[in-house]
Amino acid sequence: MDVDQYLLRGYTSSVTHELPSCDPEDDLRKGPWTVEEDSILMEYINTHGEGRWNSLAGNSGLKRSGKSCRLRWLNYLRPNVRRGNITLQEQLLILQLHSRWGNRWSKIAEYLPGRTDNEIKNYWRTRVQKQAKQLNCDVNSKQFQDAMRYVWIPRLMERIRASSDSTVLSGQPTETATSTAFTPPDDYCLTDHSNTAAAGSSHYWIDPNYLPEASATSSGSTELQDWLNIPEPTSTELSELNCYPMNGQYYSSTNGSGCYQDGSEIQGSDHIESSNSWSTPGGDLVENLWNEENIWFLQQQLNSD
DNA sequence: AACGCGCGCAACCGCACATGT
DNA sequence: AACATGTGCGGTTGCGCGCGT
Repeated sequence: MDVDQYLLRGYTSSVTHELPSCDPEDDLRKGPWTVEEDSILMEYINTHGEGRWNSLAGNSGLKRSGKSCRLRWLNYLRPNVRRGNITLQEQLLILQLHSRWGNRWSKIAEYLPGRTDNEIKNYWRTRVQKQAKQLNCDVNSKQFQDAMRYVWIPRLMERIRASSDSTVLSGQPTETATSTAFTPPDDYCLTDHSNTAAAGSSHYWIDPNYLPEASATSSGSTELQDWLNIPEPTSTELSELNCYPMNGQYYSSTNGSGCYQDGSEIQGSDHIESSNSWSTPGGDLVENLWNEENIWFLQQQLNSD
């Protein structure tokens, strides 16, 4: 084992004083892959195909475990792997599918072509769990699930819609508007809002759990809510969240009118402006979904339980 | 400029299950 | 049936980078 290989055995200098053992597995490299290793792996797979990872690792000349080779191929080198810039639609799908399947990342990844289970898992941990932590609640708690259902997902849909609108108006395709090339679960529905005044050519797949019941399409819901296809929460759900509907959003209140952290009253237009500010065309698609106002807004709901 | 800190992500680990002998 | 080997999955780790001080 040469010095470089030995140093690659561990990421910290604290291990460099250890003597190499006679275990054959200690001859295996660990840590980041080099360009040379990548090209060796790709060339081998192009010639021999993927699979039989242990024999691949041995025959290719790579001093890597079969597992490591498989992981590198699936998560990085495989054709059509997409990394970074999780689109709004993908974010929406991840939230919906996770609420259905939980931490079954590979299952969720099936419906996001080009995305690996590892990337989705990382997205969940770094973005979603962080928000739960900021709200001081467990990501699996009913409170957080409700927050996702009634606030996060509707606002995500609104952003997708706004993004589609800007596409129609400008004629410039955006990442969001064109990211329809995924295969939804069998029971997912393709929404078509092209006949509404606001939507233009807007399509996206949606979990039927977020579609209104046939009876829920009655006169009770707002136009925006109809468009968003968000089911009216039951009165029980609303009382649990201690919130009430207004302008297609749900507002928390203990006295009939919400207020900001400084005590000033929340106006409906405040939230509409806030919503619009999220949909600025050309904005960072992977920006934090929640601004401070949203965090505070949700904390009010959770604290009132 | 130097330092510390937090975040994102690539990679590793342990376990469970499938398949082969 | 029992064991060995291969594969896949979810959880965890820690490096590298950017940012604030």
